Amino acid sequence: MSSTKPAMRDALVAAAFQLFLERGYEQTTVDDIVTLAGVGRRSFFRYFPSKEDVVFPDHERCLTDMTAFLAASDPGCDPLERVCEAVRLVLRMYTENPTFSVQRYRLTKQVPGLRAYELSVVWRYERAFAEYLRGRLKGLHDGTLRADVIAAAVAAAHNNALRSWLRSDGHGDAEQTVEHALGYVQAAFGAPGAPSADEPPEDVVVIVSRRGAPLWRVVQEIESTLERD
Amino acid sequence: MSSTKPAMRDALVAAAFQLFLERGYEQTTVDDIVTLAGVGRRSFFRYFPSKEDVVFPDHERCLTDMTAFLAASDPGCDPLERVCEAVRLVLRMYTENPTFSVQRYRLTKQVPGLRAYELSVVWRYERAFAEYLRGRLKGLHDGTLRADVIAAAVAAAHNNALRSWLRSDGHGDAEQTVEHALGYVQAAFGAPGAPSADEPPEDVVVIVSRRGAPLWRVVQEIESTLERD
DNA sequence: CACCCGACAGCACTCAGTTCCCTCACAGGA
DNA sequence: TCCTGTGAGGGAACTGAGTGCTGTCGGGTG
Repeated sequence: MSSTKPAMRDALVAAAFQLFLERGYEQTTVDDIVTLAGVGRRSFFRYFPSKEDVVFPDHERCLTDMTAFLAASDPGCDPLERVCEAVRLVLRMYTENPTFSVQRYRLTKQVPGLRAYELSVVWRYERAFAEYLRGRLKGLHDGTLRADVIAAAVAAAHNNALRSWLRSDGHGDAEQTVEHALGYVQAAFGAPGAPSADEPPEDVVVIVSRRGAPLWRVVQEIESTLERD
Repeated sequence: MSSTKPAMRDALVAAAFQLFLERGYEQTTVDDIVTLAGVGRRSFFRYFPSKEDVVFPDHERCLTDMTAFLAASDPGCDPLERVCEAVRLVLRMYTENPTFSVQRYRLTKQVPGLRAYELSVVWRYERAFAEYLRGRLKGLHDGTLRADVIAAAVAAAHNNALRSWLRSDGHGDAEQTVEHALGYVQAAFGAPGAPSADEPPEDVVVIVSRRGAPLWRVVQEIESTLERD
């Protein structure tokens, strides 16, 4: 559709990263980039609204893809599982270009301005999760609270796994690491939005006996009980 | 100690907010602020490293207070509860000046640059939580993952409650709202770092029977079982 | 052919943030 | 009293990001 010929855009990204890597982000001016790319200064800002945007050239597309993915969800599906699927979409963007992702990771790690920019990007993903969950959990007790907390937890799990993969320079199994992290979140928050009318409650019997034990002990015990399956 | 006479600093904050409120953040230049405050331009940047910092004049102090609070924790306490205590500290900073907090909320809501700045501030709080939890959960299975996810969940719960209080223009009970939100998080994540050797496991008996039911149904049932107490 | 339109170059401008240097007040010490 | 150090503030000049505007070229369409 709109991906006809962004040749100039790619050239700008390449020139920018070449300079960022060899002399640092803050030591590189936009004029440096455009002279290396052989284009006019004004053209840079046609393709990237700010100098920071050239570091994250694919996030805008990924964000729209992800919101579209969530909007196209089957209304009967498990909402938490659906959000986890969306996270896997984001992960794929990183794993498609391991070297590029690792280079960018090293840059953002040491430039505070880029870290702030990355935060705002992650926040937009998280908001997309939360908006979707709010729609699915509407009407439930504490629906928006649950949506916000679960969205934050999913994003945090993804970031934790992603960062450990990036620290390994793109070696290691990113998919498996993220899967494990998501598993932890899914264990913590059951599937709070699924309709309960479909399955009769007789399918599940829970007996909990606590004699003065604090709540965290009960939860710990339930965890280990469930892990036996 | 260091809070001797920041008279000029306060004057700058007052002048800045007066202009921000009457003509907007982006329509106000730093020169406008310093001429209204009757000081030199250079003095502004002596007190605030950037124009955005004048909008959040107390966060830096609050952040150091909070990290000190966490560092001074009793090593035997429940780590999740301790982080919740730290969150209450942050909340207090907002509730101490309701009108100021509400004005700032309205500003940050409509200025993208300020939203990004606020994100980086919230992120630093979240990192403080996560660092503390990482220390407490060290050695446990998935310690850092749990720490990151729980920190994100606590921050999200706090933000959810805080925002709903701010939207009510400072009416409504902020403490109670946050308490409720934190209760949800504490229910979701037991107390994963507490030593289990102190209490004999006989205090808790858990029996879960599931006949083909999906995991989220089991968790739902456990939730309602525990809520009966 | 005239016309338009989209991509690009380039210039000039605003404003945030920094560097450097100046003034002034105030302290202490000979 | 004079000298001097010091620290807070004032202010000019500079860098660099981002914007607005104008001009230009090429390629379609009537």
